[in-house]
Amino acid sequence: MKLYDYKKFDAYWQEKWKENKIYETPKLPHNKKIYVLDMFPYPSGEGLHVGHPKGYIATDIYSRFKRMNGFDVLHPMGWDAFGLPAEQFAIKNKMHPRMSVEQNISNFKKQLSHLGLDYDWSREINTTDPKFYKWTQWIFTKLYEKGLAYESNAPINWCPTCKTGLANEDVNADGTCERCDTKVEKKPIRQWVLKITDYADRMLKDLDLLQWPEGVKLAQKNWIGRSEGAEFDFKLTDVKDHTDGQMSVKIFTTRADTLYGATFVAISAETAKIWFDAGWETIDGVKEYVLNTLEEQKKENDYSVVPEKTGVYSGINAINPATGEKIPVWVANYVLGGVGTGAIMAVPAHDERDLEFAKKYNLPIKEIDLDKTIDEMVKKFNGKKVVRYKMEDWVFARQRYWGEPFPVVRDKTGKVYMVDESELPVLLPEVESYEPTGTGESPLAAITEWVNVKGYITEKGTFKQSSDGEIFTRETNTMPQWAGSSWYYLRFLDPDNDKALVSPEIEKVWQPVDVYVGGDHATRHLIYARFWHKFLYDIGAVSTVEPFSRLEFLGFILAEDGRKMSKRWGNIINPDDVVNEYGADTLRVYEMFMAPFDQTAAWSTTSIKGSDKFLDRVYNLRNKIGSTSTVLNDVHKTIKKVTEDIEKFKFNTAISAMMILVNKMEEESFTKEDYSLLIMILAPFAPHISEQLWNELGNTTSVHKTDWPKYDESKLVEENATISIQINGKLRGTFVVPFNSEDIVVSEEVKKTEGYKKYVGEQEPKKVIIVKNRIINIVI
RNA sequence: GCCGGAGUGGCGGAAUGGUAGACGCGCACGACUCAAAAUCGUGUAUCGCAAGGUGUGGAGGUUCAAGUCCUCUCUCCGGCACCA
Repeated sequence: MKLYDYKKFDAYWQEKWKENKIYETPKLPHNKKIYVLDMFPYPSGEGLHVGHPKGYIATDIYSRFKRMNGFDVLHPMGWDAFGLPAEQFAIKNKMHPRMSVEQNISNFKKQLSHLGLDYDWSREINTTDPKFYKWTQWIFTKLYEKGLAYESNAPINWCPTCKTGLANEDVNADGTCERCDTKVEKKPIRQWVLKITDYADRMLKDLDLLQWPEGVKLAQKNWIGRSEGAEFDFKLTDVKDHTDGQMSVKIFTTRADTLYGATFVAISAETAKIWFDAGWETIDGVKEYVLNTLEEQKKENDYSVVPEKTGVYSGINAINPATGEKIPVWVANYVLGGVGTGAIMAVPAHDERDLEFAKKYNLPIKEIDLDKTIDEMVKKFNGKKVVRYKMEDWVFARQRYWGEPFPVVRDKTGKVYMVDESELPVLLPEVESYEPTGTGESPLAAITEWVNVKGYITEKGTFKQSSDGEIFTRETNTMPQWAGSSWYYLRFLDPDNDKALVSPEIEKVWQPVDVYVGGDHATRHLIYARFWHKFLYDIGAVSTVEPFSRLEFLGFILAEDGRKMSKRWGNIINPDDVVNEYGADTLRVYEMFMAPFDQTAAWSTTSIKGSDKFLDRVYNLRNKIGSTSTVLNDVHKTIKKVTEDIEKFKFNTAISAMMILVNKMEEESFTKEDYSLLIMILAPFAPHISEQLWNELGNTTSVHKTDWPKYDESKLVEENATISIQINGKLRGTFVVPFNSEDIVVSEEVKKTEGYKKYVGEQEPKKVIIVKNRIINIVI
């Protein structure tokens, strides 16, 4: 039986808090500010499972804690609602994605509302709201103005199932689509691409400024993949082509010091293809090999399997600039078109891959002394030092309906213009069918009355509509889902502003996000958002160089069977059911107690009973309030522990500390003062039961509006200390001395103990080590 | 292959170099009950009757003292991957 009537009081207090608007944040803070943010969710049709709110509970606890510590806390929530799933749902159910998104959001909100979360809903945002995506489009126009958005026809990742292009970040390591696991192909399509590589260096450097988990920083570092190296020109000879045979090939290497050992040059099939297109004629078999390899590479996009190395001699030779030797040029499948210059100098003696290839095709292997520096070699042989990044530019277009339209039109000649700022947003039009065409064109292309638009070009070079203007055509691709989430955190600061994405006065005081909490987005969202933020900084729209100061990762909650919760396995636990059975506070406490916050853990329908019991025992203690206290030390110790643990997101040990205190209070005696302190530190974790108890104690204001209790150092001093006796490092008993006893007292007292008499006796110890209040180690 | 993270009771896990297993679950026994649930109490790493010994994936090392630091090694998880 539950002592605390959660069915009655949870809802009652939630209503009260709402009425009193205790969580609304002023536009400009009056006190010290803190911005606590969750990675906003995609409102899927499946609704919440118990794993979803874990992060929200943590930020709720943290922001309640900070509020009690006198901060003005900004803790908002919104929806990342563009994207494929909503569109796929719409196709299947013949329903406008906007409708399903609306439904899903209201369902999510209802589920969240039962948990007593302290979101300031007056700031709710939604990426699919034209008032929001107006500014997503605006940012794009600015990127274009600064030369950071360009069009490309280069082959990109294409998912045949989703029928859209994908960014590299959307492709799994095994070459499958992140969404649907279909093999991704390479397909040349006209695409908008953002020049994220321009920011690679700054994104790398500024990682040092961030209080993020080291693992995430490293993942970003690897993703950016900076490598310093050098380029050299190798003169080509024996070239049969339309030129005069004076061609050269540019190679990239990080090991310029091994130049003397280069025994052949290997070029990628893509490079060879470019040479063919330029009129290169070659010996038999090469062209076939190149075309086959290109075909292979298009199909075999599985990066986890290293294909067997193959190659063919091109008929061309090159001159090693260091040795002057004539060395053969091979076309090889292990040299990749998109990497470096698409051509390498092969040094079999110092590179495993080159060695493997050299052995297979009987190419010379030349051992050399490595006594030259890279700088020397570059200087001596006319090389050029270059910095390369593994990260590629961001393919920023999707051939789908449910996304932000580009604010872009073209004139008859195909010249591109941005839609004038005054005419943003470019609204997403209604269509009859959301089905992707699969041709590389978006479904928007079919709506001619939208695509064709009359207007003129302003003096600024932007496009404005006018019924008597010329005909322009709109861009029909849409932006990827990552667009809105790359800047949404700024919009919470000033959600209704229609003059700017955020007003500078407001931005200046609230930015950056102080604590950002969410799941694993090490190389996607967190890369894109940092890129856009730095760009916004450069154009003066924001005042900080980084968006998120501190990042806390959350570990996922697995189903009881250890698998991911999913409809497919039928193992989903719905928070509504848990709230129904135990109340919101039990769910909250259990999710925080079950494991360290950043660790993945499986749900347990039996373990949750422990958290439930704990809250009941807290509630029951109200009948045991007395007039004397034997737990004062413990109360202060607990305040200290809980205070420090919340700050560090160590919620599991904070709860455990409160459990220890409750155990003690049950056994000993305590006052109303002690009990009040317990309720105050429990309040962020279990806001409903705490509020109810606070009320029952005769308080008329909310416990969530009280000041966080300060612990008193002087009260942490214990009366006695239990010292363990170690003889040669082995535990041989314990004894009690007054707290903070001098070493001399401890070393005298120890002689009276049984352990000492038995193991040391009359011997003179060789050495005695005393750790105050803890241990005495006697070496004999 | 490279880079991270982690290996502690039946389970989730706790431990500023200082009594390993806190706290919780589970389990066992007991109380209450006609009975069950709930609740409360006691116990619960392991070997041993005991004294005592052994124990934090494994092997070494540093130290008065190691789950914690160092070296090597095994296993699992995550990220990246023919990146020149």
